[in-house]
Amino acid sequence: MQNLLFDFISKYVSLTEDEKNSITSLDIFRTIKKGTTLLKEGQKSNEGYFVLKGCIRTYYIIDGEEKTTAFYTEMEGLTPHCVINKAPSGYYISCVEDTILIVTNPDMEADSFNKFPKFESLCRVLSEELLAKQQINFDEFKTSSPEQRYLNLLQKRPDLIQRVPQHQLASYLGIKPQSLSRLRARIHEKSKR
Amino acid sequence: MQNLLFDFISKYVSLTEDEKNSITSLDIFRTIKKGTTLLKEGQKSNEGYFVLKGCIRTYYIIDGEEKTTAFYTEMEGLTPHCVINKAPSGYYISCVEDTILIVTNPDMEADSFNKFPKFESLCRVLSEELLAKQQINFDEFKTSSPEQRYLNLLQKRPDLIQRVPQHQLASYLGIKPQSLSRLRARIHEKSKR
DNA sequence: ATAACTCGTTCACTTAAGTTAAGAAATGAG
DNA sequence: CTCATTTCTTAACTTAAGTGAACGAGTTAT
Repeated sequence: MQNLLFDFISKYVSLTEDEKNSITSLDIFRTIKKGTTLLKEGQKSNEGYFVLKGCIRTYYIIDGEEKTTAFYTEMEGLTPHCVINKAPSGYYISCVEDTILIVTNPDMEADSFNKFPKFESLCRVLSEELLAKQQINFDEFKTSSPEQRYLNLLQKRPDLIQRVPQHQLASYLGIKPQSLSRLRARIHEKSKR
Repeated sequence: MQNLLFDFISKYVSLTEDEKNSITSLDIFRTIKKGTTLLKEGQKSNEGYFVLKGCIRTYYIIDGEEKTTAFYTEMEGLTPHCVINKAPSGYYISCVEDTILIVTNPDMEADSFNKFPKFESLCRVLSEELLAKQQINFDEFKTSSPEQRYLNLLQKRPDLIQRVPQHQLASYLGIKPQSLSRLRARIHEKSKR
């Protein structure tokens, strides 16, 4: 199971056996059942998550409605805002599927950054990369219509459309479930003609 | 001038005189005239930017139309996507006002990370913080209407509405300039009643 | 087996954004 | 200062998303 992780890391830096053992000994792998809530609005937490297998989502509840804003699947991770700024969380995190996670916390990170400065380098590179990718994502969202965003998603993360309920996808696309239904019907209609 | 920078950095780590001198000696401060283009679509570049004073923006040209997707003002920085993934840029960067910038490049960064590991720590913390903030921003964008987004901007970055042309603000809000005009008129109408 | 719920779709209607065009106001160049 | 250009606003019309309601299919609980 940790091989998934080491394969991923090896794209960025090479690890010694010592370093690998150090990671394994941390005992940070968790298996979580579909539907489990990892974090609730208003809670404080110190946990960061990295998905090895499965899918988790972040969502808000606004006027009684769930608004899903992000999905994290294989080899994607998040450190919730509430961990960074030590304030109550503004959103929920829960498992879309049965999921295998790495769960981290800042103290643990600090320790391993101390022991292996290479880890901190890795984390810097990863988060800078993620930041740039995230910005492009946001740019695409801003510069396109809901229909274009849906077609774009179909290209870039076709798996999501299969593994995630429509109404969660809708808010992820910034629209209502009814609009997503209609938009899909519209696209289907076009492709027939 | 560098005091602006050192004040900012001191919120995160304390620097020795040695470290400060090392930064100053890099000669990375640049003064740029309003309207200057720093990066064009299709170009490759190694430059990262950090704004000490003034304002820069990123924009795309899609179907002949400028789409502004981000503004960076005092104490904000960006490393363009093209620097991270060594590919031609998808967007332009230019100065909205006369601007004082710090211009960096990866080699320089690597050198100073070597000399002062503290810098790499600082950069990791900053980019993780930025990533979380950026995510919240995106979440707010997705979960609100253009009108709400405008009102939100009015709260959070009122300066932008003053210092930036309307049509650039419009695409930043994900709408057309005409829609922004209308939306503003609508809000003004409401507040009168 | 049935009732209660959730989920996706459809419909009619409302509201707001996109589009096209025109003109006023502000800015910049010669 | 004047002309040209850019920027902002307004208006009429089109298109698509929001809203509220209803329905059937699938799921869960009793």
